[in-house]
Amino acid sequence: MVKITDVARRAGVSPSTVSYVLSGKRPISAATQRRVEESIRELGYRPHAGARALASSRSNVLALVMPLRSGVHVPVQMQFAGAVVTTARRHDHDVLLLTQEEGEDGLRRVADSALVDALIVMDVQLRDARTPLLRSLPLPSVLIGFPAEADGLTCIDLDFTATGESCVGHLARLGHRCVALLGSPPEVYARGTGFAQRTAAGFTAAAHRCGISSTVLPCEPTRAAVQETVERLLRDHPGLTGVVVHNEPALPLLLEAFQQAGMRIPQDLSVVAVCPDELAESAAVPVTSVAIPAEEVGERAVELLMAKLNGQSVPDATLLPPRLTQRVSSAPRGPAS
Amino acid sequence: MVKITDVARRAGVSPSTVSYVLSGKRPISAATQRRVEESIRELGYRPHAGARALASSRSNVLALVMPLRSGVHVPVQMQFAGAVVTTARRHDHDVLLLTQEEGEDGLRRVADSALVDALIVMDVQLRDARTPLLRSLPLPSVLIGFPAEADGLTCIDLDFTATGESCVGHLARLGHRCVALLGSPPEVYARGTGFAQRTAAGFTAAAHRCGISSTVLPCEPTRAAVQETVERLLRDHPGLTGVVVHNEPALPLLLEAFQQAGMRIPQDLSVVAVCPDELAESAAVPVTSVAIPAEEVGERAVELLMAKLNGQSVPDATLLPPRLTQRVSSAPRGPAS
DNA sequence: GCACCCCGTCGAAACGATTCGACAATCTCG
DNA sequence: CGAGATTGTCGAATCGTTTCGACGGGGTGC
Repeated sequence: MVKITDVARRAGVSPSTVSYVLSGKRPISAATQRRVEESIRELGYRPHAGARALASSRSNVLALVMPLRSGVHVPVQMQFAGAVVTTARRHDHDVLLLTQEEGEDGLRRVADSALVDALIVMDVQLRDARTPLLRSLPLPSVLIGFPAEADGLTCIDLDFTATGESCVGHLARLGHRCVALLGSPPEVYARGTGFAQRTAAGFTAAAHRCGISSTVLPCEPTRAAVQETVERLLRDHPGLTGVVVHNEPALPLLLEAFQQAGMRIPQDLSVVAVCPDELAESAAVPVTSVAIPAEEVGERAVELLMAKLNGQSVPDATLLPPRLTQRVSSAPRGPAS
Repeated sequence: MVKITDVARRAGVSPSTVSYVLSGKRPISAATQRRVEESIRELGYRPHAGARALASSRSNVLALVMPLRSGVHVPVQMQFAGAVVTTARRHDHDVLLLTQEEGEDGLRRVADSALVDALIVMDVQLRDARTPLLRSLPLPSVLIGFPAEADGLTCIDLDFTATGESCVGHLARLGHRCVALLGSPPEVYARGTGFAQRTAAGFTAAAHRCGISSTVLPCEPTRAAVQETVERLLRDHPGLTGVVVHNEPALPLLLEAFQQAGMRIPQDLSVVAVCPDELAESAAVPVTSVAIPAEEVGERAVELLMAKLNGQSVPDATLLPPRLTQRVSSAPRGPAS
């Protein structure tokens, strides 16, 4: 194995000089720099990660805590992970993969053993047992999603309030005057990943502001429940011409149910969804949608961490603006009615 | 930060003794052991990963190289990654995530810098540029999938030959006498991840052995191509009563096309697929299938690596037996004909 | 031409573990 | 009962970097 002293000898300098060339922490003359870099290349030198970590108390590794077993969001998670790794590499860091199951002990373990310099925690719940720990750890961290008590923590996510508003705005601009939000099943609102409430709040506020009538309905993603929800919705709101769906698994079922109830999309009913682009594109009728910007979240999360590692201060909350992609499922309200 | 000398002092022993208690590499009296362990607990001591890596030249980290951007197989990859992390932890190792894109340089980097002790490489191609490098690296590695030249490499995957055989066997036992394999598009056979050929070989050999007639057809996963393939197949093989589908994206299209051609499943035609269980279950007609045993592959891959790290010798090739799950798409051939 | 400062480099001391040889004390066996 | 093997522990060297203080030499200001 080739080490720093080998490089130093060959370049005719001391090991510390080589180190300074590598880190740039002290000025080095151009000539020396060139000689050192040449030696490094010729010898194929790579600093020993362990030694480096020991001496500098920096491992240049980030931990990424992922829910590795769950179901629906998998491709989005993958995109996110990809963005994290890629961005981390751009900042000369690597990524250590931890599972949700390792829980608090896992976090403490990698932190105490100085295996990583910082943490990214995905899939944060409203009442997340890890938040007190994260606050007390000496390592910087970034959470994906917002817990109930977010103070003292750095969090990032799609701005769900703005998302709800944006969907209503889109429908309003198309001339719709009576809209509904079909959300997650009741238990999600209760257990709470928080984003459900925020979408609903944005939705309702925007509808109010635009002076259009609105309803919010939770919805189980089963064929029977969907059927019933749709029937009730159409019965109670005969003037309904637009719906926003924030419920991935129910989306295809809903489309089907509406069509069976005689509503053509988009002629009779405009549909906007909050879901991954993939799903929106591959639906029976391609659906106008707002996607979770997984890549951007991943990238920004890493950049927040890097800033924190460099001692810069960063905003507590980062809310990414929603981007609505128009597809065929939403159209101006027909002249009739 | 609490270090080994702190533990040693509190337990009234030397640092080396603490180390030996932790590693078990030398006999320690029961009494001392207890005292040391107690001190460790009381102080919350965790060995510094970098220091440990430096002194022992073992990082206790595995690299997992994943294709993080691709499309279809995502949930399977995730399962696999989950199994790798979980199993690695059981062996007191962590997992570093690398993307495919980092390529050979990435492998060399983590190897040379002693960041990791071993490598797991997913998504290996028939002609994979990384195989020569893996052969020459001093680190042990395990490949998921088989390259063309596998000698000197440790590989693991589903036994696709046996899979082809198993599908035919299932159909034969149900009384079918004329079957077809609908495989991947031609370019996949050419570019080659290898498994396509092996499935076809197993399929054909088994059909021959059972004395039943068989065809193999590649198949593009587009609506038009599927339509045409199905028509041709039914025209050329009027006695056909069973098909094996080894083409994930085409599966739903094929089911639809067969039914539109007047073949009821399973009354007129039995279908067996090679695809993730998820997909098989959620098809219009739940499909009898053989799945990639992602979890088992991940677990076994890690265990192979651990064995290699311990200096044990392991088999070059590990082929996991297929497990066929019967669903409603396959049934005994009707009494007619 | 002298004091002073800055630039570029060096040497040596950490960093926190593991490991190897040595050694005392206890056992074993003839 | 003594030589030799065994058991349990210690001290010191080592792993490969980074970092800090020091220091020589060339520039600047007066």
